[in-house]
Amino acid sequence: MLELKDLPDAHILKKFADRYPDADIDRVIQFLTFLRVATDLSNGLDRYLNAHALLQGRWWVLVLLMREDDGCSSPSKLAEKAGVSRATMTGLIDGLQRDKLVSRMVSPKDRRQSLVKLTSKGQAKLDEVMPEYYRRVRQLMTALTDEEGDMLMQVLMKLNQQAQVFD
Amino acid sequence: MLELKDLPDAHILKKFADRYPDADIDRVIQFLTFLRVATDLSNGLDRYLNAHALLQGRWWVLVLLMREDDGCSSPSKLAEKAGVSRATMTGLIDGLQRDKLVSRMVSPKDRRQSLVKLTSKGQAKLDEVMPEYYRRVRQLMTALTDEEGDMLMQVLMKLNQQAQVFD
DNA sequence: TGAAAATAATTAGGAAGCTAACTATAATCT
DNA sequence: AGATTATAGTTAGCTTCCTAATTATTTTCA
Repeated sequence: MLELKDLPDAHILKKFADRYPDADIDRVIQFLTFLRVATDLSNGLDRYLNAHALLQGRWWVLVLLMREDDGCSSPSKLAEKAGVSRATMTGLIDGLQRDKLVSRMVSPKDRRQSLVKLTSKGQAKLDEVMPEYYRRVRQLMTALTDEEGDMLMQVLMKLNQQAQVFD
Repeated sequence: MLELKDLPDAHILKKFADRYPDADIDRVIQFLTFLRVATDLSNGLDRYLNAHALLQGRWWVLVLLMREDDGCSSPSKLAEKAGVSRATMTGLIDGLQRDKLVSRMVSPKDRRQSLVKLTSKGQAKLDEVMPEYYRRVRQLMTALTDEEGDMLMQVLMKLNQQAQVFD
């Protein structure tokens, strides 16, 4: 995703506004800043996870498995819940299996299906990563007042409803 | 980045809160929702750009070049401004050059340096993509009132100041 | 001046994402 | 029951991102 280290200055903005009269500068800056801040936070999370030999994709699979009462799910369901393609999920599970954080077996009920299970080593990895993750998220988000937090959620919901503008 | 199609329900939250007492549920949900909405918008932007044979990385290089008065820059500067590694920038420029949207030559002043130039075909690509991009960003962001837009920027700046929490 | 250090770009190798095509199995529908 | 259709997972091949190592050039400084 974009990082957008530098947003444009007035001279550049004029150049673009002259050529592209539909540009609404304030709103473009809001949009780009939103993406930039989110990307920076996402990269920060990845840096933290990477210090524990994880990245967001792999970590999230472990979290999704821990949510299940029996620690089991199928690649399709995991892909759906994580919002990635099934092909991508195959790769994530391959890596996690290599590191022995999950195990894979054929479902006895439907032999097309796999069952992916969180191993004790996988649970241990979460126990290593999650407490500090939660502390850091708390530290991050307490920069906002309660009112700001509420307003942020409201704004996020509004933007989410517009998610199809690019289709 | 995460897509997080489904946020956890009360039963799951309790399981996590019991095991990880540092979890602050409301703030975690704010954080994850923020990342999710940003990812959805980013993917939307990519879908739009992809219909024009671009993606964010390649598109942003073209925008950065158009910002320059002579349409020229070097891979290092582009990497710095786009927030990607120089190795990544090499790959992006390779692809753009293959599609004849930019040209590359050795700098006469410093023979270590390349000069990357926006071609007329590259400018034409921007003229094809940018007007509709601006219209869609306007449509997206006008879902927010002016007050909400201001507040969003304020919140984004606060979060940005916390960007090092994960280090 | 000539060796050492710094800088610019690339290459190599890897992770994580995608779509499209393929295989195996299950379900459906004459 | 048997042919068709649908589903689950994987593979192949691509893009975009990374770090580390390499090459070429320039700068520094002893």
